Order: sequence, then structure tokens, then C-alpha cells
Amino acid sequence: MLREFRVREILDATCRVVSRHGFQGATVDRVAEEAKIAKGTIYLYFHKKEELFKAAVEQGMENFTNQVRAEVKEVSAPLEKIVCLVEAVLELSDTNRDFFKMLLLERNLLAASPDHPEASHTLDLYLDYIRFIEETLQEAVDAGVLRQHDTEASAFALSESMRGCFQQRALGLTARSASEDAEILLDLLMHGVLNPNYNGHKELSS
Amino acid sequence: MLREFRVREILDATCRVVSRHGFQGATVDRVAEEAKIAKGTIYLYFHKKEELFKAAVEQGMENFTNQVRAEVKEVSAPLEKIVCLVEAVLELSDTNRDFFKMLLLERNLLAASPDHPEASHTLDLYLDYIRFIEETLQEAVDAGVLRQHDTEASAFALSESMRGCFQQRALGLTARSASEDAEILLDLLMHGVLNPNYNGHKELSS
DNA sequence: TTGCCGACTGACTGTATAGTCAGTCATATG
DNA sequence: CATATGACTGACTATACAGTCAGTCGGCAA
Repeated sequence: MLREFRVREILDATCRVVSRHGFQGATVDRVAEEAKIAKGTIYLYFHKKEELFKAAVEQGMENFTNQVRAEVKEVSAPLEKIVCLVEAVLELSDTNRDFFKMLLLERNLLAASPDHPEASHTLDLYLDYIRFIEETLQEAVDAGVLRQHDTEASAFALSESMRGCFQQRALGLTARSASEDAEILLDLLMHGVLNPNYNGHKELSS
Repeated sequence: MLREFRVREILDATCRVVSRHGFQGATVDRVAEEAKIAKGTIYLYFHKKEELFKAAVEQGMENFTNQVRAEVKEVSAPLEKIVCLVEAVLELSDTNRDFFKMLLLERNLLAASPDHPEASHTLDLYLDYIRFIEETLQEAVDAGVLRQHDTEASAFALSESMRGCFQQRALGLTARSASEDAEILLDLLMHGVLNPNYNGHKELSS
């Protein structure tokens, strides 16, 4: 079907344009140019600019999650499934880097460093924040309260997990209070989720 | 100093406008109206629209992180510091909810549901993805591999941690490969960071 | 050969809004 | 009182861009 082909072509061009210029600088003219068609043609397949961009995001998300599901389906042992999922997400997001860059980073940090290497104060602020978390964790490691581990990684993981909690609340997806979230998150961070009474998979123990 | 006062007044107005209209709909005219000054006045203190919004974001981030730091400084025991940090981040982000909502979520998920309650397909896609992670975790709990815990929360935490790893790579902040990241993240998720040989703080054990 | 159809085009229009600047006003100074 | 200074104003302009539509083109059917 011609229609389907055109739609896909336009959406792919949209992703490329957005990952290059950000949503801010992504115009319908540029998408048309990228797709090597006239602007009018785009409006044969999408009613509004908004609709075009929404469809592009959704196509990207669908592709991605379908690929992850497919990978996980290959495996049957529950623990292996989790391992496979994490590996698939990280590797696939690396593969579709352009798409994810556009989806995840525009406003938060990239818009701050608009194009290339302009030293971005906004990014520095973010990194200071991460470093503060890292130092707090490292102190606890030095005190022997926490085990030795990559505190930079756990600082990132913790800060993004907290961001996730906030997101859940901001979107109205949870009724939990901030302090309940804090308790749950701390429990996860401290103890992990592995069942200490289960000994079937020693290869994952430290 | 008059200058300093005006700048702060304008930045505060900018935050309010952004949290009401999003970055998309935040115009200099609206900021002027909100601050009850003429548009020209804004250009006496900021050269470009970009500069205004960047400054507003940075002020917001700085306020936030300073508050967190202040809270953490009150405490001295390393473990308590971490607890305090997590609680402070979650509670403070809840306080400035509107602004953070726009800063963190505008494009990703909110733009998809432009104003109010229009059922958003994009959000559904995201939630399906979270639910898939949750199910994968729950299977492992049911199999006795993982301990009993709130799998919805850990699904969110895991997905956002992975997002954080990707972000680090996309910004060029790490040289780690995707599979190294996967290994580190899985280790954190499974085992947590608490030192199993340390017994000083039983109140945090399950 | 002629006429129709539908995909496609791109110059054009309307509008929103970033950024300007000549002018006002209030206060300070001689 | 006259003049100067500088913060502030808001009508104005310039521009970028979303969305339109009259027209082109190639293929197909009568």
C-alpha cells in the first residue's frame, strides 16, 4: 500500500529532523525537505503538525517496545528474562540513539546546550547534583555502611528513580505520598530485590 | 539592588507561565503580562527569549538542589544522610510540582495529552511498557527468585534507571558499553548497596 | 487520442510572536 | 524652574512558520 509506505517514510524523516534540531526547531518545511517531498504532501497524510509529531513518537515507542518484548520472549527462566530485558533495553536504545535522544533529552538538558559544544551551565548544574548524590553514597561506602560498588552508577540510577517517582505522581498514576515513595525506593536501593533464601542462580551473586 | 529584584521577579513570572502553559505556549508577552510589566522591560534584563528561559530553568534547578543540600547538611550519619536526601528530593519536587512537571515531562508524555484529560495513546504506550517490566519482575517473584516487594515501584525505578544510563551515554558522560551498564544496573537491582557485613542500622533491614 | 483521476507540488496567505525604539514619566541635579 | 538621566512602555516591524489550494503530471480507461 502506497499510503502506508509514505506514512512510514514521513515519520522516519520526522525522527531524523527532530533528533537533529530538537522539537523546538523541527518545522514541517524541514521534515518535507528531509523526506524529499513537498510540504503539501505531508498534509495529505497528517492533519496538523502536532499529529505528525505525536505519530512519530508513538511509532518509535512501539518499535522499541516490540523489539524488547521479542527479545524477552526468547527466554523462559524468570531471572534470565529480567537480565535479557535490561540488556535489550540498553542495547536497543543505543541502536536507535537518534530517536531516544529526541524523545528524552530535548528540554531537560540538550536544549540547554543548543547545538554543539557550548559549555552548558545547565548541564553543569545537573552534574553537580549527581555528584552530590554520589558523594553522599561514597561517604556511606567509606564508613562501611554500604558495600563497595560503582557509586557514580548508583547515583545516576537513584536520581533517575526519584525522577520516575515524581513523574508517576505528577501524572496522577499513584496515590502514594512522597514519603511512602521514599521508603520504597530506599528499601530497593539498600536491599535489592533478590530473594536471599533462593540459591538457584549463584552466577548473579556478587 | 533594583536590577537583582527585577530579574528575580521576571524569572518567577517565567516559572509560573511555564508551569501553566508549558514551554511550548510560553511567550514573552505572557511573561510580561504575568509579571505586570511591559514586554520591553524584559529585554532590558535579558537579550533573547532563550536566555530568559534558560535562566529560569537554572534558577529553578539551583533553588531545588540548594534546598536538598541544606536538608542533608542537618544530618551527620552517612546512612541517615542518604535517607534524608531521598526524602528531600521527593518532597521538594512535589512542592514545586508544576514547574518540574513542565521541565521533565512536557515533551515526553504531557505534550501527547496537550491540555487536560484527552485519553492519551502515548501515555498508554508508556504504561504498557512499564506493565511489561512489572510482569516480568512479578513472574520472578512468583517463582521465588525475587523477594516479595512492590513490583510496580521497582518497574518504574528500573525503567527510569535504564533511561538514566542511556542519557549518560547520549550526553557522552560515560565510556561504558551498553552491556557493562546492564551488568552494573542488574547488580544494583538484585543486591542493593547495603553492606551485608554491617549491622549498625537494623531499622533499615526488611 | 482524449479525458479523467488522484497523487503530488510549492508559491501563497494569515497569524503569532520575537525583538525594537521613539517616546513618557518620575526623580535627581544645577 | 530648567535640564538631564534612566527605568519603563507598548505600538510597531520583521520574520518564521502552519496550513491552503490552484495547478501540474503521469498513468489508465474509454
